[in-house]
Order: sequence, then structure tokens, then C-alpha cells
Amino acid sequence: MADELETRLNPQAIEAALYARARERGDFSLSPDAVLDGGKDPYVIVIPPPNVTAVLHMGHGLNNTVQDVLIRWRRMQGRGALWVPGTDHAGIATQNVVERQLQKEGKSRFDLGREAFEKRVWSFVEETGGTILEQLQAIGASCDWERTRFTLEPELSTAVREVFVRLYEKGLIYRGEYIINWCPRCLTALSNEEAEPVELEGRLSHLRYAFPAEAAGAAAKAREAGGEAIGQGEDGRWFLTVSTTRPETMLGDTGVAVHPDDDRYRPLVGLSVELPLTGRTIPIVADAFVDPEFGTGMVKVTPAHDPNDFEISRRTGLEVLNVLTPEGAMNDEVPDAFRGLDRFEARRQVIRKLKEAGLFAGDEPHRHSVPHCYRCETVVEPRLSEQWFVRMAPLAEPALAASRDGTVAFYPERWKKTYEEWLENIRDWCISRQLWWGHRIPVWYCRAEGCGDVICARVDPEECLACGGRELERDPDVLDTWFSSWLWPFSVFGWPGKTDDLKAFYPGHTLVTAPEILFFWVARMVMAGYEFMGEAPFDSVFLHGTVRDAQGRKMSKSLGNGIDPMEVVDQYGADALRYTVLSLCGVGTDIHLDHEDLDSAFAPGRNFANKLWNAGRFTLMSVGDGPVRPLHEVSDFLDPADRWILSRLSSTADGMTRGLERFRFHEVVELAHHFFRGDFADWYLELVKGRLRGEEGDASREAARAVLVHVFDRTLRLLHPLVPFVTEFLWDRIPWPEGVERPESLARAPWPERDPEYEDAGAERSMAGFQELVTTVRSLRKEYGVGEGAKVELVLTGMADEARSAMERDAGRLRALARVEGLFFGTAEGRGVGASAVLLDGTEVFLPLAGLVDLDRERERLQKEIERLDGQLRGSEQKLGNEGFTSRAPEEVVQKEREKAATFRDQRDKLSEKLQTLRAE
RNA sequence: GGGCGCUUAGCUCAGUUGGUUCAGAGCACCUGCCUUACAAGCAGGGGGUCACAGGUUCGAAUCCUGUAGCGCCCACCA
Repeated sequence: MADELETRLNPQAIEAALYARARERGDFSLSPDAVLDGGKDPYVIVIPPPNVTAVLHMGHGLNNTVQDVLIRWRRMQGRGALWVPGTDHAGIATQNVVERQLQKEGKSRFDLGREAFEKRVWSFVEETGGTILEQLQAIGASCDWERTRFTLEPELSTAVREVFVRLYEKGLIYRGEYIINWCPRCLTALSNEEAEPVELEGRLSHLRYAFPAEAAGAAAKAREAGGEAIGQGEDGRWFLTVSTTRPETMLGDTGVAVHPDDDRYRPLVGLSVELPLTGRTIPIVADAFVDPEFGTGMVKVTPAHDPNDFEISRRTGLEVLNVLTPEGAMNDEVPDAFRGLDRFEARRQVIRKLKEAGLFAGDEPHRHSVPHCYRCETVVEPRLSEQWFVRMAPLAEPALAASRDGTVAFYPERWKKTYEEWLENIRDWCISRQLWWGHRIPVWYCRAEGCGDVICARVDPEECLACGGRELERDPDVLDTWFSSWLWPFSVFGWPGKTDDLKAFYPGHTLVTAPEILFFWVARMVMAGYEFMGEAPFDSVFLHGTVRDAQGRKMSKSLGNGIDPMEVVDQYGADALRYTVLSLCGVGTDIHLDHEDLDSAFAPGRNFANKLWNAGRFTLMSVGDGPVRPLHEVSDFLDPADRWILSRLSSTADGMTRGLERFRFHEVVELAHHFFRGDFADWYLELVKGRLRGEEGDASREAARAVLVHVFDRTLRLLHPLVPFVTEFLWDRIPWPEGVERPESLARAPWPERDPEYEDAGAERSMAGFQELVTTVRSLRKEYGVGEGAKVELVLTGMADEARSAMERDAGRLRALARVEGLFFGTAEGRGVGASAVLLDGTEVFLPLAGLVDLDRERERLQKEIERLDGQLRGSEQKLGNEGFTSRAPEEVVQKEREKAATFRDQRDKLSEKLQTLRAE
């Protein structure tokens, strides 16, 4: 570690070493004893486990910075703060990565076989799985790394299996044939949440199905009744028209449906039509799902490839005909001409063939949302298949109640409603995935003749429980990745064992995550929490925004608009990264960062860290090595500036605490910034400079040193959760007052609370007046070009008596100011030529200019400027006086011209006034 | 189709229960300074009819209604 306080902050030189030392010291670890025996009030966060194959992106950067701030703050508050880290095995995502690797070697997972493939994934995970956790360390995440968990490790697999069996035994897990979302590329089922709708411009095609001759009468009647779907071809044959966005599915149609109350089509119900291209005849049925108002009021029914159609088939008894292979090609159920064709090719062919047959009634553009696989973005195909489901309604009830009664609170609050609506309309969860990487479903089927028993067990069965046969076959599927994630808040603590960890750390407290996984994960965790632990896994959910680029687009790999947090850490340090994202982290707002200009994107954090570094260096150097008195020993020697900064410290601590309690990070950063930069660095340090240079042993100097050390210590504590590295580096070097116990580390130093003893409204008011005076003088000097080095005499008049006596009392402070500003305060004698301004309290500041500036030149300068403005103004007024201009030019332009004129006039008048002052001699 | 949110300085955003302390911050911009902590800095400065139109009120960025634009979530409309 760099032991020198180098001139420039070099994050690379200090961060890694500081982090390693903090870990060694055990700053981040917590044993359950601290809670169970030590009486510490726990504060627990379990990390949203990143995918094991992931590398850190800005979303993680934001998410984990926020968690770390909370954990570090609570730890300093003396809570038993525990942040449990870990990774998710991420079924599809990880399997995809390894499959792509295999592809490069010209192999598929089937070439390897299940066992070898799983081994391959494991070795991949073991090689690369630690990456993201190391990256979290680089941004300062103070997790208890001894507790790192993985959703597919043996202990957690036990939890998964236990949960599956329990739910199965309770009748909440069932197997059934339903339409699910099928990804033809991943070859697996997807839950509704995993099928992401993408709004696309598609085509709505209209297809004609011909009536057999005997139905002609009924068709004609329906036509007469206003049935727009019914028509008569040139050949005299009657047909009906249905519409679809997926024409190829007509090959799987097994019926046409109308609304039961639709009088137009009533005569047709029970009759049949000829399904083109297939030689099949399909019935017309009535079902209430059909909206008579939409389109023609007639719907083709494809039970195997549309969820609604499937439901219709269940109610009406229509046949179910699957016409697609798992890969999304047409299967053997369709006529030869289409067999083996990819679905999109089949779509073209169907349309071509229908056109040839004169049964294509045209198409039109149609915007609609098409579900895509959330992992690979392939168009998802609704497909009938046998899958495992969890019956969710019973689980949703307590989770819903928890939100309604506030047991679980959401920040920002509007997500509460979204969450509740999802739970109110909850649908069963498809949990089986046709993958090899994941928790295998603990179900066996007995293949013995005539048995067919299904066994769901905690321990792999050797033989059939029903018939004793040994021909058991395990279900090939694995569980949805979220089936292990929803147990995470307690599985990480050893559930289903009855562990001390569980006793001490469950339930946890805060969940920090993105709104995208509110349903995937948050809601399900609450459900699992109640079902298996009897209470919610956390009491607050903070949902932060999405990280976007300068154009507002979500950062993503495919757009190439991402920012690599590691690059930011390398260039500007973890503190800069953290500070920047926190300063942008308002409740409910997204975060915009320009990926093309990291320098300016991270300037706020970089500048802040650097300023802290410099102010810290100065503080440490100025205080020096000599013994420092504790604050309470110097209370009789406090300067007004000391009282002021102590007062500000107290209110800042209070404000920051309240901000953190409400997850208002932007506000917290602003308070910290205002106090540290505005109050501490800009004013206090400047004001104590003079006193610090005094004689050793001088009471005012010792008071200043004591206050400085105290305030700097507390400031670093307040800033530590935000910027842990620089603060710790500096804090370690603070000379400690004699007789005061030094906390073992900054990470565990007590969080500064509000301290009413030092709150001093009088000192704040008087300082505010003082600051105004100084600012005003600076402004006047600047305006009249009085050089910064020049000493000026000031005359203050019209002061309230109160203010005057306060000022006399604070003579020392004014002298300090005089040194800094090069000002001199004199008494009012002849006022002469000068500039003046009136402060808020009525005091008039008069700055005599004679002798300081060349008055003649100043008058000349002003005169010239006034003439220039006057010319501009005349030009502008002339333009406005021109009717041609005002009537013909666009309103906006005229308006702009008026504004310009007003500005010229204002400025001219202002300068004229100034000139008057100068001439007042 | 339903629900929610946003619109404040060139950019990104703060503005808690309507009121001197509210029109702010950071970045960008302009001017002057390399003042022995800091030029990744200091000091000073310009810039906003708080989307638009109504309404409530003594008083509205803040509350109500409507309009426009943008965004998000949910949804089985072929």
C-alpha cells in the first residue's frame, strides 16, 4: 500500500490492498453468535445472485453499490450486518454458453451425452465462475465471502429437492398437458415470464375454408343474417373467411369457432367446412371466447398451438393436432408437401398453395406482440406438451397479504400495485425445462408392465414402491432456474436444516433489485418465505432503475453501448464509480451514463474522490503529529467557525441517516457533497488555516486541531459507505486524541448520529451572514476588476445593532477572513467613489474603488459597453417596429427578438446605473 | 385494450405536507486566477413563462381537469 500521501490520488495503488486488509481483519464477517448471544440486532441482505457465467456490467455495479452502502451504513450503526454473496447456476443461460463452445468444436450436447455434458458445464463453471465475485470485490462489496453460495451446490440442491417433494405431497405440484411457450432453439419450455413479447409489424392473413355442398343453404342464411365471414366464390361455392398471423398453423386446425350468442352464425354451428390443403373436414363450434366484434367474428381453432384454442378444444371437445416438431418444423401430421419445412418457410408455402387454390383472401399489415425467448430471442412457439407446474394460487395469498398490510414495503411505492396485481391474477408456474444443466426433477416412473407408478422422493429410489420393480426411469427434465432462486433467502442459511444461521439471520431485511425481476424472483421469494419459513424473507424491497446510455437506450451487449465497470475502476477507482452511480440514483429513476465519454460520465465521482484526497492530505498535514486534544477539552476555546462546522456536521449526519432509511441515495450524496465540499473544504479549512499556523500550545490552534480531527473523523465516517476506499486510507492516518478509544477500523466505527449538543442555530445564522458578506465582496471585486491580491478597505453601514455586536464578537473570524481575502475592514469615514451592495440583513457593503482601479478607464469601458448595447437595442427595436417583420416572421422568431431586446435594455440600464455610481464623486 | 410514471437551466436530474429560507445540484458554458491541499482545482458569472390549456386558492413547479409528447408494466383478441 502506498504509505505516502502522494500528490495525486492513485486508486489502483490503494484499493486492492485496503480491501484485502479489511477482509483479513474480518470487517465483513459475521457469525450467528453475534446475534444469538451477542445481542446484535441483525441486518441481513442476500445478494441477487448474478449468473455464474456473467461478467460484471453497470447494472450489477449499481445494484451492488446500493447494497453495499446499506450494509456498510448498518454495520457502522452497530447492527449485525450480514451480506450473503453467491451465484446462480442460470440454467438456460449457462447451458447456452457451453453449447456454443461445443458448437465451435463441431459438436452438440447430444454427441457428449448427458453425463459428459454436465461434467463439461461444471468444469466451465469452476474455471470461470468466480469472476464476477472477484469483480464485486473490486468495487468494494463488503460481503461475507466465507458464506459464498451457489444455487446448484449440494446443500442448496437439498433445499430444492425438499421443496419439490413437499409441494408435490401437498398436491401443489402437478404434471399436465398444456400449451406452453416453447423455444425451438433452446428446445425447452419457458415460463410466461420468460417469453418476452416484442411488438412487431406482422401480417394478418385471411384464409377461406369452403363449405361442402350440403351446407350451402345454411351458409347463405348466415350471409343474409349479416355474417361477413361468409361468401360465395365465382364457382358458386360458399366459404367462410378466418384470419391469422400464423397461416402455417392452419394445417393444425381442428375447428372453426363462433360466439354462441352470435345470431349471424348460429345456423352454422354443428356443420363442417373443408380445411384446405389437408383434405380434412373440421367442425364449426360455439365458444364464448370468440369476440363477435373482432374481425369477422369467426376464429380458426388450432388447439395444439395456441393457448386459447387449446382451452376452446377442452370445452368443445375439438381434436388436438400437433403439427410442429420441437425444432419448429412441420411434422408428419401435415401433407407431404409441407413436411419438414421450417415454420416460416411453411408459412410462405401455405400462402402460396392457398393462393393457387383461390382460397387466399389477401392480407394486411398488423402490429402485434410476438413472444421471444428471453435468452436467445428466438420467436417462441406456443406448443402443447407435458410439463410440471406449481399451483400458485394458495402460495400467492400470504404474499399478497404481506404487501397489503405493509409487512413487505416497496420503494418506490408504485411497484406495490404491480406486484399485487400480478399476484391477484397469478397463473400456475411451469417449472420443467428440457435442459441438462440444473436441478433434475426428483420424479421416477415405473416402467414395469401394468404398473406405471410415479415416485417423487427425497432420496433416489432403488425400486418401485408399488410393484417392487426395478425398471425405474427418472424424469429427464430439470427445474426452472428460479425454482432454486426463490428459496435463496433461506437456502443460503442451511435450510431445511435447523441451523443457527437460520435462527439468527432469517428473515432478512432489504432486497435490492431491478423491477424486471419483480415477478420472476421477488414475488416468488415472498411466497416461498411464507410457505416454508412462515414469514416474509425481507421487509423492504428497493427497486432501482435501469442503467441506460446517453440516448436512453438500455445498456446491452448486442447494442454495444455498455460500460465495463472494471474499466471505470481501473481508470478512476471504485469510489468514483460508486459515487457517480449513487449520485444518479433517485427513487424510481433510470440512470443515464454516456458510454462514449467515460471521462465526463464519471467526472462527479472522480472529482469528489480527488477532492476528498486533497482535503484529507491537507488536514492530516496541517494537524501534524503532536498530541491532539479530545473535542470536549477544548470547548471553551471554540471559534464561531468551529461551532458552525460542528453544528453543520450534526445536521448532515441526521439528514444522511434519514435519507438512507428511505433509500434516497441521490439525496444522501447531495447532503454529503454539500457538507464536505461546500462547508468543510471551501469554508472551514480556509478559516482554520491561519489558526493552524499558530504557535504550538496556542489555545486557538489546539482548539482548531481538536475540532478538525473530530470533524474530519466524523466526515470520513459519513462518507465511508459511499466511498469506502479513500475514506479508509485517510482515516487510518488520523492522529487520535489522547484518551479516546480508536475503533478497530473505519468499517466498524460508529455511525455519526445527530448531536444536539453541538447544534447551534445562532452559529449557522451568523456564518450564513458572514458567507454572504464574503461572497458579495468577491463579487464586487470581480465586477470592478479589483485584483485578487489587492487589499481593500470595506465599509459596512446600516447594520442592525445585533449584527454589529455579533460581528465585533467575531472579530477573530473577520481577521481570518481578512487574511484569506486580502480584505481590510475600516470604519466609515468619507465614502468616496466605490461599489456597494446590500446584504439580506440590511447591511450595506461599501467597497471604495479609488486607488484600486483606474476609474477613468473603468468609466470609459462602461461607456463603450453601454453604447454597444444601446446600438444593439436600437437595431432590435427597429426590427420590432417594422410591421413587415412582426406580421410575416414566425411568431417564435418575433418572440425571440422581443426577448433579445429586453435583455439588451436590462443590461444597458444596469451598466448605466453602475456608471452613475462611478460618477457620484 | 387496461394500469402506472415522466415532461423544471444546453445535458442528467433534485424539489418532502402549496407560502420569505424555492426556482436548485452536478456536468457543460463564459470570465479571472498555476493564491505552497487540490488546475480532476479556486473565485466570479450567464442561462429556466417549472410541457401546454383551463380550474381551485390570498398565493401553484407543488392540488384538480383536459391536451400533447415520451417511457414502463400487464393482457388470450385470432
